[in-house]
Amino acid sequence: MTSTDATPPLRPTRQRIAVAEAMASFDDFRSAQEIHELLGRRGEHVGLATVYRTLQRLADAGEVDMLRTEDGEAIYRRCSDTHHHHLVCRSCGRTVEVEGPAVERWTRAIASEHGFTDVSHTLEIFGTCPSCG
Amino acid sequence: MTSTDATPPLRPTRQRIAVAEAMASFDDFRSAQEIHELLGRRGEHVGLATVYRTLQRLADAGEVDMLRTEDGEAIYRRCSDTHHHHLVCRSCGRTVEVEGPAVERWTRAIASEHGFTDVSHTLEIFGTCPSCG
DNA sequence: GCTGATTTGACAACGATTCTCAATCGCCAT
DNA sequence: ATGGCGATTGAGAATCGTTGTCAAATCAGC
Repeated sequence: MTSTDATPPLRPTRQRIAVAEAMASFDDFRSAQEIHELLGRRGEHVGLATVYRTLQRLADAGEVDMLRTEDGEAIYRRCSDTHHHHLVCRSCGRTVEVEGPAVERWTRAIASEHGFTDVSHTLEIFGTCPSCG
Repeated sequence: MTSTDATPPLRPTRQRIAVAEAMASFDDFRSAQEIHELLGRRGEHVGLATVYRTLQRLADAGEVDMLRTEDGEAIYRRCSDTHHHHLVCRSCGRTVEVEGPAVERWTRAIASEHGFTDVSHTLEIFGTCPSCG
């Protein structure tokens, strides 16, 4: 393995920058389509397919979180680089990042207890936030 | 609201029974399409739309678990009636039901700490099982 | 400026899921 | 049993998010 290029050269194009900036501009989860629209409204036209491609790259690179709504739609959000989970308001979509070392430990323990390796997990908490309650 | 009927009468039709039996016949997660196919092969023809409708009912009734694969497809599995989570093998799909009272407590605590009510959560653990490792 | 690899965008293609709506079916009172 | 009637079904069309296609545009380096 001289330099296992799983990562081909990445170019900072106008489109990629636009998407990255858009992601930086809000705090909650948005779908690819919403981001595409947002960019359009801002005058930064970026093709829908490109938005999808870019978001995937960002997600792979761990720069954004991607999760699925109940009905299977992918939604994205910029995130801090530490591992964490989300507390999401069912009605207004407001999200809070939460951490739980105990949960991390627990999942690892359970997994190895069953002989599973290379473990990862997803955890989302849903509820009604104070202002929507 | 004389008797807030959120649950209209449910009829035990041939189709619903067939789907329920199919669900009882295996242990791992299957997609609606797979179940539809399975029934077809068994000679029990049930329309695809009906399979979808029935699985949704079952999921709403808490008789089956529904979760989403990484790519957004819905998959279903019969489940015990106690609240639990799944440890899923990324390569062969084998699943193990796990329980974690600590996690339940933790999510409830975190949520109320932020003023969220009516809380629920999803938690899945993915990994490579012993036989696939 | 030229060249080759990367990236883009418009649009077609896809696949899962839902909708439509007429034909059937199950339940229940007669 | 029988008839009425709302629940249910099925076949196919319609949605909708997402991915594929491929020629044109763009970029890095020479």
